[in-house]
Amino acid sequence: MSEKRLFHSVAEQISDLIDEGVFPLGTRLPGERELAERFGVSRVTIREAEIALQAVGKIQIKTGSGVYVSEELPKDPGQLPDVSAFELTEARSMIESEAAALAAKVISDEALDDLQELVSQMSAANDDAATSADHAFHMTIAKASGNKAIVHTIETLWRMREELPKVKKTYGSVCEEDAESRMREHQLILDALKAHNPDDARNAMRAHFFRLISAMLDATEQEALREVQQRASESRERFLTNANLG
Amino acid sequence: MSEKRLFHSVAEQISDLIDEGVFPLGTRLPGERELAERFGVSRVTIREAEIALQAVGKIQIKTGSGVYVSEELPKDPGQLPDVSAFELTEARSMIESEAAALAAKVISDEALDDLQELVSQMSAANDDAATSADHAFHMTIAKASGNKAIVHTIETLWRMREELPKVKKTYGSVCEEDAESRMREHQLILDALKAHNPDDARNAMRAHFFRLISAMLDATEQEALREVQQRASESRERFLTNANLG
DNA sequence: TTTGGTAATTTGGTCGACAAATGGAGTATT
DNA sequence: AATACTCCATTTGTCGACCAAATTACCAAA
Repeated sequence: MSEKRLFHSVAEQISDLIDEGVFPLGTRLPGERELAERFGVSRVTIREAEIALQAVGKIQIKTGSGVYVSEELPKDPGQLPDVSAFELTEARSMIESEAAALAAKVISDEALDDLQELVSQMSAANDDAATSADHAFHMTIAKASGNKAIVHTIETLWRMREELPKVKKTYGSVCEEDAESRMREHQLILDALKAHNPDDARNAMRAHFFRLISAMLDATEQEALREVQQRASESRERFLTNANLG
Repeated sequence: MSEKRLFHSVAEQISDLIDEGVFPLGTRLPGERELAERFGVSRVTIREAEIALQAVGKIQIKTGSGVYVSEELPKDPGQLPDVSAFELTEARSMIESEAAALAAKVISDEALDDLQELVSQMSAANDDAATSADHAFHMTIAKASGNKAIVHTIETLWRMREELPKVKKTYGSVCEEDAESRMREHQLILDALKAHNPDDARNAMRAHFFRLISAMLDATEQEALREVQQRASESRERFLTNANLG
């Protein structure tokens, strides 16, 4: 547990003191010499720790004045929030349905061909390959919307699906057994896109997520069920009605 | 242009050398003493620069062995894409309208009071304060949706509005002259939320962005107009129809 | 050929000193 | 009395020298 570098240990201790409120936000913390004496290290080490802390945005160093605790703790921009699989799917249903409607109007023939190929790949026995094709399918539609803000948003939502352990687990338990229905739904979405029909595309996408949430609500393991038990009643009603066909 | 801290300058130079390929990826770069001599600074400064570079993930320091250039350059997940103000507003219209519809069903009285207070603040002469209230207004609605994925998404979209120079400029040129209409639109949104009417809330939010896009299309300066001229015809038709009332 | 230890190299840390910048106290001026 | 200026104590910034710890390479002995 011991940090290899001394300043790492010092930086962690200072960071803890800030979190504990010993060094309140916005205040000036003791000078290098006092901190050096308190931690039993040299001034250089203190400054190295402060540099590392500043790189994270936790403190601000003002030459000749002192170092100050940042007002608001840095909300790491790349940090993903702790969302549940249900929240994520609700958001995806909202956003990707509209993205599909947008894409239906302007999607190119090349993109349509790519999507058809991806739907074929989803029937592959390999589960990873199917998930990969799923990812590519949704991202292709997002790109076809022609809106980079939407693309970035859907990319971030997909990162939540893949990088948040709980969400990944929930999705994994649902997807594996519904391979054929998933492929059929994607084909329906693709058909609507081929027809350049925005409303059909939106509804097909909503239906896709509707089934996904239904499957999640049914298939989620006991502990996950208990975890959302207090929210289950209103959640079920709410998510289903929201994701349902217009 | 000179960095306040010496190690900042050194870190930037080293970073540039890495990007230029002088220090190829994965290789070990010269020792502290040699770098110190080459840049004309002390070893401490070199170490501080390396610590800062390591905090960004660009290099890796191995005690007793040397410092090595990281294999793959870190793809900053918090990096914002280069979106236009029109794309951003289209995405916001899509997402925030649905968020408002969600919020209308479950928003609390406390949140409604906060929103009313924020609408009042928008009439303040101070333009910064009005923008700040605008931000708080939209984020309060996002939070009222009860979906952390949606909150995160709208937060990110707002970051684009404030951190992308072009977008910030376009928004700034539109907002300043439409203070009263902006306040009126926000009041309409709030009224729909108070009535707990999802459809009205969605339509009021869409109308808000509809006017915003209209104002942007009209008020954008000559050069910006020329910049999007080739896309203007289809853009105008497309954005207006998409953002228009259902 | 393998193994073990030793030496050279490199980073890690400390100390003392001095330079530069900041902020406030004190003073002079109006 | 209010204001502007100067001076100085405090704090961070940088440096060089010295020693410690870790890694690596080399070389000799079994």
